[in-house]
Amino acid sequence: VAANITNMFATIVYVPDIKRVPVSRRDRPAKPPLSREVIVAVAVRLLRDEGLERVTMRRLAHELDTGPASLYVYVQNTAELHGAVLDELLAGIDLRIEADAGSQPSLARSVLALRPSGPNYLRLIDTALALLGIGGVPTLQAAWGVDLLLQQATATAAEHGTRHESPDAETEQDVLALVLREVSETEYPSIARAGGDLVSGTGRERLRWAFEVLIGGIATTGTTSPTTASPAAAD
Amino acid sequence: VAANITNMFATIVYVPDIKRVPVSRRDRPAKPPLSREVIVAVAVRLLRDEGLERVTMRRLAHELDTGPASLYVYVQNTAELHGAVLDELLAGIDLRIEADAGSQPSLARSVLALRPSGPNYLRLIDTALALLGIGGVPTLQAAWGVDLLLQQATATAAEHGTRHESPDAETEQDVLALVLREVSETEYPSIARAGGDLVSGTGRERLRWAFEVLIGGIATTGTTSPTTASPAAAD
DNA sequence: ACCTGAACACCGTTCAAGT
DNA sequence: ACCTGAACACCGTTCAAGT
Repeated sequence: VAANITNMFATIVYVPDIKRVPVSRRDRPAKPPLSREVIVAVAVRLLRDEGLERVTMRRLAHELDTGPASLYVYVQNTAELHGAVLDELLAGIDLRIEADAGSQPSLARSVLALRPSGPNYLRLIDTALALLGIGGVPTLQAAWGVDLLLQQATATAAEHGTRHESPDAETEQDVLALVLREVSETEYPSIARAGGDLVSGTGRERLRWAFEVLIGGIATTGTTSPTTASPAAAD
Repeated sequence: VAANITNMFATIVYVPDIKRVPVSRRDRPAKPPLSREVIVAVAVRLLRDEGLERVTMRRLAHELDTGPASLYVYVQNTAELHGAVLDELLAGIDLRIEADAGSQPSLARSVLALRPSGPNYLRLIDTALALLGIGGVPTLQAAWGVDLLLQQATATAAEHGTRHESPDAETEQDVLALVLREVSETEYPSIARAGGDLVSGTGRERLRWAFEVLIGGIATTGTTSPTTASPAAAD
Protein backbone atom coordinates (compact mmCIF):
# COMPACT_ATOMS: atom_id res chain seq x y z
CA VAL A 1 0.00 0.00 0.00
CA ALA A 2 2.74 2.44 0.96
CA ALA A 3 4.57 1.75 -2.27
CA ASN A 4 1.39 2.33 -4.23
CA ILE A 5 0.78 5.68 -2.65
CA THR A 6 4.36 6.70 -3.10
CA ASN A 7 4.21 5.95 -6.79
CA MET A 8 0.98 7.81 -7.15
CA PHE A 9 2.34 10.98 -5.71
CA ALA A 10 5.68 10.59 -7.38
CA THR A 11 3.81 10.84 -10.65
CA ILE A 12 2.70 14.33 -9.75
CA VAL A 13 6.26 15.38 -9.30
CA TYR A 14 7.54 13.69 -12.38
CA VAL A 15 4.52 14.03 -14.62
CA PRO A 16 5.00 11.47 -17.35
CA ASP A 17 4.59 12.30 -20.97
CA ILE A 18 1.64 10.03 -21.50
CA LYS A 19 -1.00 12.15 -23.10
CA ARG A 20 0.49 13.85 -26.13
CA VAL A 21 -1.67 16.72 -27.14
CA PRO A 22 -2.96 16.42 -30.68
CA VAL A 23 -1.86 19.78 -32.09
CA SER A 24 -2.88 18.63 -35.56
CA ARG A 25 -0.21 17.69 -38.01
CA ARG A 26 -0.34 20.78 -40.18
CA ASP A 27 2.22 23.43 -39.42
CA ARG A 28 -0.42 25.70 -38.02
CA PRO A 29 -4.05 25.11 -38.90
CA ALA A 30 -5.67 28.31 -40.06
CA LYS A 31 -6.54 29.53 -36.57
CA PRO A 32 -8.53 26.97 -34.60
CA PRO A 33 -11.84 28.13 -33.17
CA LEU A 34 -11.36 29.22 -29.58
CA SER A 35 -12.77 27.05 -26.82
CA ARG A 36 -11.83 26.13 -23.30
CA GLU A 37 -10.57 22.80 -24.56
CA VAL A 38 -8.19 24.09 -27.17
CA ILE A 39 -6.97 26.76 -24.78
CA VAL A 40 -6.10 24.20 -22.15
CA ALA A 41 -4.63 21.87 -24.76
CA VAL A 42 -2.34 24.55 -26.12
CA ALA A 43 -1.45 25.56 -22.57
CA VAL A 44 -0.39 21.99 -21.86
CA ARG A 45 1.79 21.96 -24.94
CA LEU A 46 3.28 25.28 -23.92
CA LEU A 47 4.01 23.83 -20.50
CA ARG A 48 5.79 20.83 -21.96
CA ASP A 49 7.75 22.90 -24.43
CA GLU A 50 8.70 25.91 -22.36
CA GLY A 51 7.81 25.37 -18.73
CA LEU A 52 5.19 26.75 -16.41
CA GLU A 53 6.62 30.23 -16.22
CA ARG A 54 5.81 30.59 -19.90
CA VAL A 55 2.18 29.64 -19.76
CA THR A 56 0.95 33.17 -19.28
CA MET A 57 -2.19 34.71 -20.66
CA ARG A 58 -0.29 36.82 -23.14
CA ARG A 59 2.02 34.10 -24.32
CA LEU A 60 -0.87 31.70 -24.67
CA ALA A 61 -2.93 34.24 -26.58
CA HIS A 62 -0.03 34.81 -28.91
CA GLU A 63 0.19 31.07 -29.49
CA LEU A 64 -3.50 31.10 -30.38
CA ASP A 65 -3.11 34.03 -32.75
CA THR A 66 -5.27 36.31 -30.71
CA GLY A 67 -5.14 38.88 -27.94
CA PRO A 68 -5.10 38.08 -24.24
CA ALA A 69 -8.55 39.53 -23.74
CA SER A 70 -10.06 36.75 -25.81
CA LEU A 71 -9.02 34.11 -23.32
CA TYR A 72 -11.08 35.65 -20.58
CA VAL A 73 -14.21 34.41 -22.27
CA TYR A 74 -13.25 30.84 -21.38
CA VAL A 75 -11.03 31.19 -18.36
CA GLN A 76 -11.48 33.37 -15.31
CA ASN A 77 -7.88 34.16 -14.62
CA THR A 78 -4.38 32.74 -14.66
CA ALA A 79 -4.86 30.69 -11.50
CA GLU A 80 -7.85 28.93 -12.99
CA LEU A 81 -5.94 28.30 -16.19
CA HIS A 82 -3.12 26.65 -14.29
CA GLY A 83 -5.61 24.62 -12.32
CA ALA A 84 -7.17 23.39 -15.54
CA VAL A 85 -3.76 22.45 -16.90
CA LEU A 86 -2.96 20.51 -13.75
CA ASP A 87 -6.22 18.62 -13.96
CA GLU A 88 -5.54 17.85 -17.59
CA LEU A 89 -2.16 16.38 -16.72
CA LEU A 90 -3.65 14.44 -13.86
CA ALA A 91 -6.02 12.86 -16.35
CA GLY A 92 -3.04 11.27 -18.03
CA ILE A 93 -1.81 9.26 -15.09
CA ASP A 94 -3.02 5.89 -13.99
CA LEU A 95 -3.71 6.07 -10.32
CA ARG A 96 -3.02 2.48 -9.47
CA ILE A 97 -0.30 1.23 -11.68
CA GLU A 98 3.32 2.14 -11.54
CA ALA A 99 3.89 4.95 -13.99
CA ASP A 100 7.56 5.50 -13.84
CA ALA A 101 9.19 7.14 -16.80
CA GLY A 102 9.80 10.46 -18.39
CA SER A 103 9.94 13.69 -16.52
CA GLN A 104 8.10 16.92 -16.77
CA PRO A 105 8.93 20.25 -15.20
CA SER A 106 6.61 21.34 -12.49
CA LEU A 107 3.31 22.95 -12.73
CA ALA A 108 2.00 21.94 -9.41
CA ARG A 109 3.22 25.20 -8.02
CA SER A 110 -0.07 26.73 -8.94
CA VAL A 111 -1.70 24.30 -6.58
CA LEU A 112 -0.15 26.24 -3.77
CA ALA A 113 -2.35 29.14 -4.67
CA LEU A 114 -5.41 27.44 -6.02
CA ARG A 115 -6.47 24.10 -4.66
CA PRO A 116 -8.03 22.82 -7.77
CA SER A 117 -11.17 20.79 -7.55
CA GLY A 118 -11.15 19.34 -11.00
CA PRO A 119 -12.40 15.79 -11.42
CA ASN A 120 -8.95 14.30 -11.82
CA TYR A 121 -7.70 15.99 -8.70
CA LEU A 122 -10.62 14.64 -6.73
CA ARG A 123 -9.95 11.20 -8.12
CA LEU A 124 -6.40 11.42 -6.86
CA ILE A 125 -7.52 12.35 -3.37
CA ASP A 126 -10.13 9.65 -3.36
CA THR A 127 -7.70 6.94 -4.38
CA ALA A 128 -5.18 8.04 -1.79
CA LEU A 129 -7.82 7.97 0.93
CA ALA A 130 -8.91 4.52 -0.14
CA LEU A 131 -5.37 3.19 -0.09
CA LEU A 132 -4.67 4.62 3.34
CA GLY A 133 -7.90 3.10 4.53
CA ILE A 134 -6.88 -0.29 3.17
CA GLY A 135 -3.64 0.16 5.05
CA GLY A 136 -5.62 0.48 8.25
CA VAL A 137 -5.01 4.19 8.82
CA PRO A 138 -7.78 5.85 10.86
CA THR A 139 -10.04 8.18 8.90
CA LEU A 140 -8.97 11.48 10.36
CA GLN A 141 -5.30 10.69 10.06
CA ALA A 142 -5.86 9.64 6.48
CA ALA A 143 -7.74 12.84 5.72
CA TRP A 144 -5.11 15.11 7.15
CA GLY A 145 -2.42 12.91 5.73
CA VAL A 146 -3.58 13.24 2.15
CA ASP A 147 -3.17 16.95 2.50
CA LEU A 148 0.34 16.46 3.74
CA LEU A 149 1.22 14.14 0.90
CA LEU A 150 -0.13 16.58 -1.63
CA GLN A 151 1.80 19.39 -0.07
CA GLN A 152 4.97 17.37 -0.23
CA ALA A 153 4.34 16.46 -3.83
CA THR A 154 3.59 19.98 -4.91
CA ALA A 155 6.48 21.44 -2.96
CA THR A 156 8.89 19.02 -4.58
CA ALA A 157 7.38 19.64 -7.96
CA ALA A 158 7.64 23.38 -7.51
CA GLU A 159 11.25 23.11 -6.52
CA HIS A 160 11.86 20.84 -9.44
CA GLY A 161 10.23 23.22 -11.84
CA THR A 162 12.06 26.21 -10.52
CA ARG A 163 15.30 24.39 -10.74
CA HIS A 164 14.64 23.53 -14.34
CA GLU A 165 13.88 27.09 -15.24
CA SER A 166 17.03 28.77 -14.16
CA PRO A 167 19.97 28.08 -16.45
CA ASP A 168 22.56 27.89 -13.69
CA ALA A 169 20.43 25.67 -11.50
CA GLU A 170 23.06 23.03 -11.09
CA THR A 171 25.55 25.68 -10.16
CA GLU A 172 23.24 26.80 -7.38
CA GLN A 173 23.04 23.26 -6.13
CA ASP A 174 26.78 22.96 -6.21
CA VAL A 175 27.22 26.23 -4.39
CA LEU A 176 24.96 25.00 -1.63
CA ALA A 177 26.90 21.77 -1.39
CA LEU A 178 30.12 23.72 -1.20
CA VAL A 179 28.84 26.12 1.42
CA LEU A 180 27.61 23.25 3.53
CA ARG A 181 30.86 21.37 3.26
CA GLU A 182 33.11 24.28 4.11
CA VAL A 183 30.99 25.58 6.91
CA SER A 184 32.75 26.62 10.10
CA GLU A 185 33.03 23.68 12.47
CA THR A 186 32.78 25.85 15.55
CA GLU A 187 29.86 27.94 14.36
CA TYR A 188 27.77 25.15 12.92
CA PRO A 189 29.05 21.94 14.47
CA SER A 190 26.08 19.80 13.58
CA ILE A 191 26.20 20.80 9.94
CA ALA A 192 29.90 20.09 9.83
CA ARG A 193 29.34 16.68 11.38
CA ALA A 194 26.53 15.81 8.97
CA GLY A 195 28.91 16.51 6.12
CA GLY A 196 27.93 15.13 2.75
CA ASP A 197 24.79 13.55 4.13
CA LEU A 198 22.98 16.83 3.68
CA VAL A 199 23.29 16.66 -0.06
CA SER A 200 23.62 12.92 -0.59
CA GLY A 201 21.26 10.73 -2.55
CA THR A 202 19.50 11.31 -5.85
CA GLY A 203 16.31 13.26 -6.13
CA ARG A 204 14.35 10.07 -6.65
CA GLU A 205 15.87 8.39 -3.63
CA ARG A 206 15.06 11.31 -1.41
CA LEU A 207 11.58 11.61 -2.81
CA ARG A 208 10.90 7.96 -2.17
CA TRP A 209 12.23 8.24 1.34
CA ALA A 210 10.15 11.37 1.96
CA PHE A 211 6.96 9.56 1.11
CA GLU A 212 7.91 6.62 3.25
CA VAL A 213 8.47 9.00 6.12
CA LEU A 214 5.14 10.66 5.57
CA ILE A 215 3.16 7.49 5.15
CA GLY A 216 4.80 5.89 8.15
CA GLY A 217 4.25 8.98 10.23
CA ILE A 218 0.66 9.42 9.11
CA ALA A 219 -0.14 5.85 10.00
CA THR A 220 1.32 6.07 13.48
CA THR A 221 0.71 9.63 14.61
CA GLY A 222 -2.58 10.20 16.35
CA THR A 223 -4.49 13.47 16.33
CA THR A 224 -6.09 15.19 19.26
CA SER A 225 -9.11 16.21 17.21
CA PRO A 226 -12.26 14.12 17.15
CA THR A 227 -13.20 12.70 13.79
CA THR A 228 -16.28 14.02 12.07
CA ALA A 229 -16.60 11.08 9.76
CA SER A 230 -19.32 8.57 10.27
CA PRO A 231 -18.06 5.48 12.08
CA ALA A 232 -16.72 2.95 9.64
CA ALA A 233 -19.61 0.83 8.51
CA ALA A 234 -19.12 -2.68 7.22
CA ASP A 235 -18.71 -1.93 3.54
CA VAL B 1 12.91 17.24 21.50
CA ALA B 2 10.12 16.76 18.98
CA ALA B 3 8.17 19.61 20.51
CA ASN B 4 11.23 21.81 20.33
CA ILE B 5 11.75 21.14 16.67
CA THR B 6 8.10 21.64 15.93
CA ASN B 7 8.13 25.04 17.56
CA MET B 8 11.25 26.00 15.74
CA PHE B 9 9.81 25.31 12.36
CA ALA B 10 6.43 26.64 13.26
CA THR B 11 8.15 29.97 13.75
CA ILE B 12 9.12 30.02 10.13
CA VAL B 13 5.55 29.66 9.12
CA TYR B 14 4.21 32.16 11.58
CA VAL B 15 7.12 34.53 11.71
CA PRO B 16 6.66 36.50 14.91
CA ASP B 17 6.88 40.22 15.00
CA ILE B 18 9.91 40.27 17.23
CA LYS B 19 12.36 42.48 15.48
CA ARG B 20 10.64 45.73 14.67
CA VAL B 21 12.58 47.53 12.03
CA PRO B 22 13.66 50.97 13.17
CA VAL B 23 12.30 53.05 10.33
CA SER B 24 13.16 56.19 12.32
CA ARG B 25 10.35 58.09 13.93
CA ARG B 26 10.24 61.02 11.54
CA ASP B 27 7.63 60.82 8.84
CA ARG B 28 10.22 60.18 6.23
CA PRO B 29 13.83 61.09 6.89
CA ALA B 30 15.21 63.13 4.03
CA LYS B 31 16.19 60.14 1.90
CA PRO B 32 18.39 57.68 3.74
CA PRO B 33 21.69 56.80 2.11
CA LEU B 34 21.32 53.61 0.16
CA SER B 35 23.00 50.48 1.50
CA ARG B 36 22.27 46.80 1.53
CA GLU B 37 21.14 47.09 5.12
CA VAL B 38 18.55 49.78 4.64
CA ILE B 39 17.31 48.10 1.50
CA VAL B 40 16.72 44.86 3.34
CA ALA B 41 15.25 46.70 6.32
CA VAL B 42 12.74 48.55 4.18
CA ALA B 43 11.99 45.33 2.33
CA VAL B 44 11.15 43.68 5.65
CA ARG B 45 8.84 46.52 6.57
CA LEU B 46 7.21 46.27 3.17
CA LEU B 47 6.73 42.58 3.73
CA ARG B 48 5.05 43.12 7.08
CA ASP B 49 2.86 45.91 5.79
CA GLU B 50 1.84 44.64 2.40
CA GLY B 51 2.91 41.04 1.94
CA LEU B 52 5.57 39.30 -0.09
CA GLU B 53 3.98 39.90 -3.45
CA ARG B 54 4.57 43.59 -2.89
CA VAL B 55 8.26 43.43 -2.18
CA THR B 56 9.29 43.94 -5.76
CA MET B 57 12.27 45.85 -7.02
CA ARG B 58 10.16 48.67 -8.33
CA ARG B 59 7.93 48.99 -5.31
CA LEU B 60 10.94 48.89 -3.03
CA ALA B 61 12.78 51.49 -5.07
CA HIS B 62 9.75 53.72 -4.90
CA GLU B 63 9.71 53.32 -1.14
CA LEU B 64 13.34 54.39 -1.10
CA ASP B 65 12.69 57.39 -3.31
CA THR B 66 14.81 56.12 -6.13
CA GLY B 67 14.63 54.11 -9.31
CA PRO B 68 14.81 50.34 -9.48
CA ALA B 69 18.19 50.41 -11.17
CA SER B 70 19.77 51.78 -8.02
CA LEU B 71 19.00 48.65 -6.07
CA TYR B 72 21.09 46.51 -8.36
CA VAL B 73 24.21 48.00 -6.85
CA TYR B 74 23.48 46.19 -3.60
CA VAL B 75 21.40 43.23 -4.62
CA GLN B 76 21.87 40.89 -7.52
CA ASN B 77 18.25 40.20 -8.29
CA THR B 78 14.85 39.67 -6.76
CA ALA B 79 15.59 36.15 -5.60
CA GLU B 80 18.60 37.30 -3.66
CA LEU B 81 16.62 40.12 -2.15
CA HIS B 82 13.97 37.71 -0.92
CA GLY B 83 16.67 35.45 0.45
CA ALA B 84 18.15 38.35 2.39
CA VAL B 85 14.74 39.22 3.80
CA LEU B 86 14.21 35.64 4.91
CA ASP B 87 17.54 35.56 6.65
CA GLU B 88 16.75 38.85 8.34
CA LEU B 89 13.50 37.44 9.68
CA LEU B 90 15.24 34.28 10.78
CA ALA B 91 17.58 36.46 12.83
CA GLY B 92 14.61 37.53 14.90
CA ILE B 93 13.62 34.12 16.18
CA ASP B 94 15.02 32.32 19.14
CA LEU B 95 15.89 28.87 18.03
CA ARG B 96 15.42 27.14 21.34
CA ILE B 97 12.64 28.83 23.19
CA GLU B 98 8.98 28.71 22.39
CA ALA B 99 8.15 31.74 20.33
CA ASP B 100 4.47 31.52 19.90
CA ALA B 101 2.64 34.70 19.07
CA GLY B 102 1.86 37.01 16.22
CA SER B 103 1.62 35.96 12.67
CA GLN B 104 3.30 37.06 9.54
CA PRO B 105 2.39 36.33 5.98
CA SER B 106 4.76 34.09 4.17
CA LEU B 107 7.96 34.91 2.51
CA ALA B 108 9.46 31.54 2.60
CA ARG B 109 8.13 30.92 -0.84
CA SER B 110 11.32 32.38 -2.24
CA VAL B 111 13.16 29.58 -0.52
CA LEU B 112 11.63 27.27 -3.03
CA ALA B 113 13.62 28.98 -5.72
CA LEU B 114 16.73 30.03 -3.88
CA ARG B 115 18.01 27.95 -1.04
CA PRO B 116 19.48 30.73 0.95
CA SER B 117 22.71 30.20 2.76
CA GLY B 118 22.57 33.18 5.05
CA PRO B 119 24.01 32.78 8.53
CA ASN B 120 20.63 32.60 10.19
CA TYR B 121 19.43 29.94 7.85
CA LEU B 122 22.50 27.87 8.56
CA ARG B 123 21.95 28.33 12.27
CA LEU B 124 18.45 26.98 11.87
CA ILE B 125 19.67 23.89 10.07
CA ASP B 126 22.40 23.36 12.59
CA THR B 127 20.07 23.56 15.55
CA ALA B 128 17.60 21.19 13.95
CA LEU B 129 20.35 18.68 13.25
CA ALA B 130 21.57 18.94 16.82
CA LEU B 131 18.11 18.38 18.23
CA LEU B 132 17.46 15.39 16.03
CA GLY B 133 20.84 14.02 17.09
CA ILE B 134 19.91 14.43 20.73
CA GLY B 135 16.73 12.58 19.97
CA GLY B 136 18.82 9.66 18.77
CA VAL B 137 18.05 9.98 15.09
CA PRO B 138 20.81 8.55 12.87
CA THR B 139 22.87 11.12 11.01
CA LEU B 140 21.70 10.47 7.49
CA GLN B 141 18.07 10.37 8.46
CA ALA B 142 18.53 13.63 10.34
CA ALA B 143 20.23 15.22 7.36
CA TRP B 144 17.53 14.26 4.90
CA GLY B 145 14.91 14.95 7.51
CA VAL B 146 15.92 18.57 7.99
CA ASP B 147 15.34 19.11 4.33
CA LEU B 148 11.90 17.61 4.63
CA LEU B 149 11.03 19.75 7.63
CA LEU B 150 12.15 22.86 5.82
CA GLN B 151 10.16 21.93 2.79
CA GLN B 152 7.07 21.43 4.89
CA ALA B 153 7.60 24.73 6.66
CA THR B 154 8.12 26.69 3.48
CA ALA B 155 5.26 25.00 1.69
CA THR B 156 2.91 25.84 4.53
CA ALA B 157 4.24 29.36 4.73
CA ALA B 158 3.80 29.83 1.01
CA GLU B 159 0.24 28.61 1.15
CA HIS B 160 -0.37 30.85 4.10
CA GLY B 161 1.04 33.84 2.33
CA THR B 162 -0.87 33.20 -0.81
CA ARG B 163 -4.05 32.81 1.11
CA HIS B 164 -3.46 36.13 2.78
CA GLU B 165 -2.93 37.86 -0.51
CA SER B 166 -6.12 37.08 -2.24
CA PRO B 167 -9.09 38.98 -0.87
CA ASP B 168 -11.54 36.13 -1.26
CA ALA B 169 -9.21 33.60 0.23
CA GLU B 170 -11.70 32.42 2.79
CA THR B 171 -14.26 32.06 0.09
CA GLU B 172 -11.93 29.77 -1.78
CA GLN B 173 -11.48 27.68 1.35
CA ASP B 174 -15.22 27.52 1.81
CA VAL B 175 -15.74 26.54 -1.79
CA LEU B 176 -13.32 23.67 -1.37
CA ALA B 177 -15.07 22.55 1.78
CA LEU B 178 -18.37 22.69 -0.01
CA VAL B 179 -17.12 20.80 -3.05
CA LEU B 180 -15.68 18.12 -0.82
CA ARG B 181 -18.83 17.78 1.20
CA GLU B 182 -21.19 17.55 -1.74
CA VAL B 183 -19.04 15.26 -3.77
CA SER B 184 -20.71 12.34 -5.48
CA GLU B 185 -20.75 9.32 -3.20
CA THR B 186 -20.51 6.88 -6.07
CA GLU B 187 -17.77 8.68 -7.93
CA TYR B 188 -15.57 9.49 -4.96
CA PRO B 189 -16.63 7.14 -2.18
CA SER B 190 -13.56 7.66 0.00
CA ILE B 191 -13.89 11.42 -0.07
CA ALA B 192 -17.55 11.16 0.79
CA ARG B 193 -16.75 8.87 3.68
CA ALA B 194 -14.00 11.12 5.02
CA GLY B 195 -16.50 13.94 5.12
CA GLY B 196 -15.61 16.91 7.24
CA ASP B 197 -12.33 15.34 8.32
CA LEU B 198 -10.71 16.65 5.17
CA VAL B 199 -11.14 20.22 6.29
CA SER B 200 -11.31 19.80 10.04
CA GLY B 201 -8.92 21.30 12.54
CA THR B 202 -7.33 24.70 12.72
CA GLY B 203 -4.25 25.61 10.76
CA ARG B 204 -2.16 25.42 13.92
CA GLU B 205 -3.48 22.01 14.87
CA ARG B 206 -2.75 20.62 11.46
CA LEU B 207 0.67 22.21 11.36
CA ARG B 208 1.55 20.74 14.73
CA TRP B 209 0.36 17.35 13.64
CA ALA B 210 2.29 17.61 10.38
CA PHE B 211 5.53 18.15 12.22
CA GLU B 212 4.81 15.30 14.59
CA VAL B 213 4.25 13.08 11.58
CA LEU B 214 7.47 14.19 10.00
CA ILE B 215 9.59 13.92 13.09
CA GLY B 216 8.15 10.55 13.97
CA GLY B 217 8.63 9.32 10.44
CA ILE B 218 12.14 10.68 10.15
CA ALA B 219 13.16 9.00 13.35
CA THR B 220 11.83 5.60 12.34
CA THR B 221 12.30 5.41 8.59
CA GLY B 222 15.62 4.02 7.48
CA THR B 223 17.36 4.95 4.26
CA THR B 224 18.98 2.60 1.81
CA SER B 225 21.86 4.97 1.21
CA PRO B 226 25.10 4.67 3.13
CA THR B 227 26.01 7.61 5.32
CA THR B 228 28.94 9.77 4.32
CA ALA B 229 29.31 11.33 7.74
CA SER B 230 32.20 10.33 9.93
CA PRO B 231 31.17 7.76 12.52
CA ALA B 232 29.90 9.47 15.65
CA ALA B 233 32.89 10.13 17.86
CA ALA B 234 32.52 10.48 21.58
CA ASP B 235 31.92 14.19 21.75
C1' DA C 1 32.23 54.39 -6.95
C1' DC C 2 27.69 55.24 -6.80
C1' DC C 3 23.50 56.55 -8.78
C1' DT C 4 19.86 57.02 -12.29
C1' DG C 5 16.61 58.01 -16.53
C1' DA C 6 15.18 55.68 -19.99
C1' DA C 7 14.47 51.78 -22.46
C1' DC C 8 13.45 46.82 -23.48
C1' DA C 9 10.78 43.06 -22.91
C1' DC C 10 7.59 41.34 -20.54
C1' DC C 11 3.11 40.59 -17.05
C1' DG C 12 -2.67 40.36 -15.70
C1' DT C 13 -6.93 42.29 -16.34
C1' DT C 14 -10.69 45.37 -17.94
C1' DC C 15 -13.68 47.62 -21.04
C1' DA C 16 -15.68 49.94 -24.77
C1' DA C 17 -16.33 48.94 -29.28
C1' DG C 18 -16.82 45.94 -32.96
C1' DT C 19 -18.76 41.61 -35.68
C1' DA D 1 -22.66 35.72 -28.20
C1' DC D 2 -18.15 36.05 -29.15
C1' DC D 3 -14.09 38.50 -30.04
C1' DT D 4 -10.62 42.20 -29.72
C1' DG D 5 -7.65 46.74 -29.74
C1' DA D 6 -6.22 49.56 -26.67
C1' DA D 7 -5.40 51.00 -22.30
C1' DC D 8 -4.15 50.77 -17.29
C1' DA D 9 -1.25 49.41 -13.92
C1' DC D 10 2.14 46.84 -13.02
C1' DC D 11 6.78 43.56 -13.40
C1' DG D 12 12.65 42.53 -13.77
C1' DT D 13 16.76 43.91 -15.66
C1' DT D 14 20.23 46.44 -18.39
C1' DC D 15 22.94 50.18 -19.89
C1' DA D 16 24.68 54.47 -21.23
C1' DA D 17 25.22 58.61 -19.14
C1' DG D 18 25.72 61.37 -15.31
C1' DT D 19 27.82 62.96 -10.48
